[in-house]
Amino acid sequence: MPELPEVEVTRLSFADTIAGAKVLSLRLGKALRWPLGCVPEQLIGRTVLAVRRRGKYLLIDLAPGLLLVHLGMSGSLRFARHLPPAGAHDHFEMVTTQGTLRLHDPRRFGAVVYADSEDAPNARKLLGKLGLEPLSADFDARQFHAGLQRRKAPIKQVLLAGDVVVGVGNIYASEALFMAGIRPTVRAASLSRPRVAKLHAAIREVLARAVAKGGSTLRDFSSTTGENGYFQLEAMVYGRAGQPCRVCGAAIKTLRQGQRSTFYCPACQKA
DNA sequence: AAAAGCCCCTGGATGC
DNA sequence: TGCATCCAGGGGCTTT
Repeated sequence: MPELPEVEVTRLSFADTIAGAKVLSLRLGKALRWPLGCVPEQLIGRTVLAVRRRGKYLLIDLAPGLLLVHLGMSGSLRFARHLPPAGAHDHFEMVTTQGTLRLHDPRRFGAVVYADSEDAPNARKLLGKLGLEPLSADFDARQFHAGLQRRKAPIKQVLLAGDVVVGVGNIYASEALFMAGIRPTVRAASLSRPRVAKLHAAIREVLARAVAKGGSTLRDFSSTTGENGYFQLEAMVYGRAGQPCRVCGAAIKTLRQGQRSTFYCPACQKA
């Protein structure tokens, strides 16, 4: 489910209300993608300093240490003073003096990992190869172009890989390529500088717009306060196979790239 | 080094 | 109603 916008909406929905809280207890359910990496009791009494984001990871700063949280495909967080009783798919819970943080994740592709610092080996392993942060000031078009120049794979798959630019998942890759007028199958390295500049702007625009709309709620995503997203209502191509392009009326097409569905307009994205 | 496949797991939609 | 099949927002790991 969650791409950068959903993770950022999640972050914004509890970063301020959890800051300053003290950890009272932790509870683990069924195994997530990776083990927590420490004895849960070890975290009791620590203070939550802040919640940051890197790509699709949430970084919950503790004093000391941090939790890396990934929502995988089906994860979502809740944070509230009082939550309903935990269900079968609630696999992580952290009770604090300011509320309870709970991870709901039916498919369990998500993870909560403790690291002593961002430089600890287990944190570096997850964060070390991540690409440029698209909504930050240092997402530079020249650097983006240089990164793409090294890649012969189709641009859609290079965007998804996350080592050139982070946070762009299956929905927003299709949407950004549509906005930039680029066919998802073109080799990344073959894109001219002006086209890369257009894609650079499109990625920023589509992600920022999606954050403003609360993300995309396709199935069950919501923020930690339970708010749904509405970006899916204005998707130009994602999930619209066979429907008319909102710009030119041509039928939206779909194809498989690396076991994932891609959507594009054959007329607006000619090459 | 980079690309392509394979998995991890559950549940909802679709088709027979 | 039951059962099989396919698909889903991700990404680390292994193999070419």
